[in-house]
Amino acid sequence: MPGRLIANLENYGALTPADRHALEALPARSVVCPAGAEIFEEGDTSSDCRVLLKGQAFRHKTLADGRRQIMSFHAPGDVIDLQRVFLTVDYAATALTVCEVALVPRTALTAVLEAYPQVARAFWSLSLVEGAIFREWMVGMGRRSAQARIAHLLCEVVVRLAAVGAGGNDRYRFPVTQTHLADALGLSVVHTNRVLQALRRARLIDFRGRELVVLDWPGLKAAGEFDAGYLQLPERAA
Amino acid sequence: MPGRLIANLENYGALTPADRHALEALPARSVVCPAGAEIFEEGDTSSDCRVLLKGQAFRHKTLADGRRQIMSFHAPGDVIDLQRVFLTVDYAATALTVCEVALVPRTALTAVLEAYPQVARAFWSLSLVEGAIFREWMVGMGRRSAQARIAHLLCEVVVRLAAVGAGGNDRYRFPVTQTHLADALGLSVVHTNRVLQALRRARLIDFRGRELVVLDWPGLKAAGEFDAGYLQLPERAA
DNA sequence: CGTGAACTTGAGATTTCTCAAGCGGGGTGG
DNA sequence: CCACCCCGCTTGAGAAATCTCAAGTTCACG
Repeated sequence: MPGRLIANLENYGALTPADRHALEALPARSVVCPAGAEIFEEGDTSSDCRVLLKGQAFRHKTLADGRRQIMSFHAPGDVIDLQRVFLTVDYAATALTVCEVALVPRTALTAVLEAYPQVARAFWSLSLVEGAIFREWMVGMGRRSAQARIAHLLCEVVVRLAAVGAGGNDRYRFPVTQTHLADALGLSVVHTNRVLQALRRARLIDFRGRELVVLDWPGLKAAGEFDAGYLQLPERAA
Repeated sequence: MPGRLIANLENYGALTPADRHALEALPARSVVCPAGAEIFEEGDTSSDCRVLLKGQAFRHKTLADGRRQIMSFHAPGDVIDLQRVFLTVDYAATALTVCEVALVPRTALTAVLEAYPQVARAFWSLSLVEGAIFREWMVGMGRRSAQARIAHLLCEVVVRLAAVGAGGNDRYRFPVTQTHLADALGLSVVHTNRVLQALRRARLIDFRGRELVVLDWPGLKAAGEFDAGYLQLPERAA
């Protein structure tokens, strides 16, 4: 179990060498998932938890008529089905890029969680922060304009990618289509496209291909009414 | 620390008598909060976790210009600031009715969590289910019509109130105004009002005063595309 | 009996959606 | 090596859902 997850966990509480060792000793089978493929589907009952080692992915639910809601984007070091530690998942996950995913048996994980309270605390904090992110998305979808919503999401992505070192210098690899953004924000693709153009014209961002370039960080934050507090990350500016 | 919380926890994993005893022995100061008053505000840094003993409450965030997003409604037995176990809260909580709230010092709680793994598991499951509910609300706000959203919320409320025995026989005490509903669903009060009327005219519900009456449960579920699975409650029909 | 909060109604304004079509680049088969 | 095709992006334009503003109504409560 590699460094990215451990670094991620350490954002929410110091770990001792013993804690770290226990994590590194976790049995894990590594699997590669091609870009665009489902990592697991909505009805999945696997008993392994999945940690994203390399690549980017997202979680989503699909309604009967095909409408889709994306609920999170993930970077290396993220556990994409924390819920599986104790419950069953109610969502699917799909790879945005080629992904390397570690499968950790639930039993091995719970054993470590019981023996190492600081590790349990860190994992639990992970799921609490996930909840905080969901709440912030709810505020966006419920009460913010399309423009503020998009700007806010881009801010969040930037901060999170920066935190795992997947970008920097105002350039971030974020290989989503406008359809993905629309499905994450509860908008139509057409409208997403037009708002994105507005943000480009306002010289806040440039977002073509698979790369997001931040042209005016303060401006983008203001447009999205963004305050990174809810991410509970240690101060790292951005 | 009373039965409602314990019953709530036991939905997500059996507890031993020792577990229960440890919970009952938790030190807690009980506080009464008048209807309409804030239980805690957004910037609150208290180190006590709050368990709702009696009454109903909700959590919310408020934007700079006063727009409000409600993120959950709570019944007796709910922990309304689980996040506080390890982090700081990013939301406020307000009482809908007179509420009795237990304040449990974080340190006492974490001590129990470390000593009783099943208790930790149950609390953690509580926060995972909270996340599942948030995701379902996101689906609603992002991809469902106003009518489906309202119907879905009412279904959820009914199931959760039934689970804590706060109602039954298709009548549930749910003392919110249409403004509360609007703020929970990301709608305007006017539109909420009209859709509610449509649901009444369709003979799915009756919702006047502080009481929700379900006239046609299958119809309401269908209108809200509701499937209680995400609540992870033990089968109890409804 | 007065008052205020909550609910209701009407009507025009906006945002956002849907449908429909054209454009452009990269990948692929001939 | 090139033409074709598909996916993703873009544009236009009318339609729908939802919002805002503004009043009026009702009802519980003092």
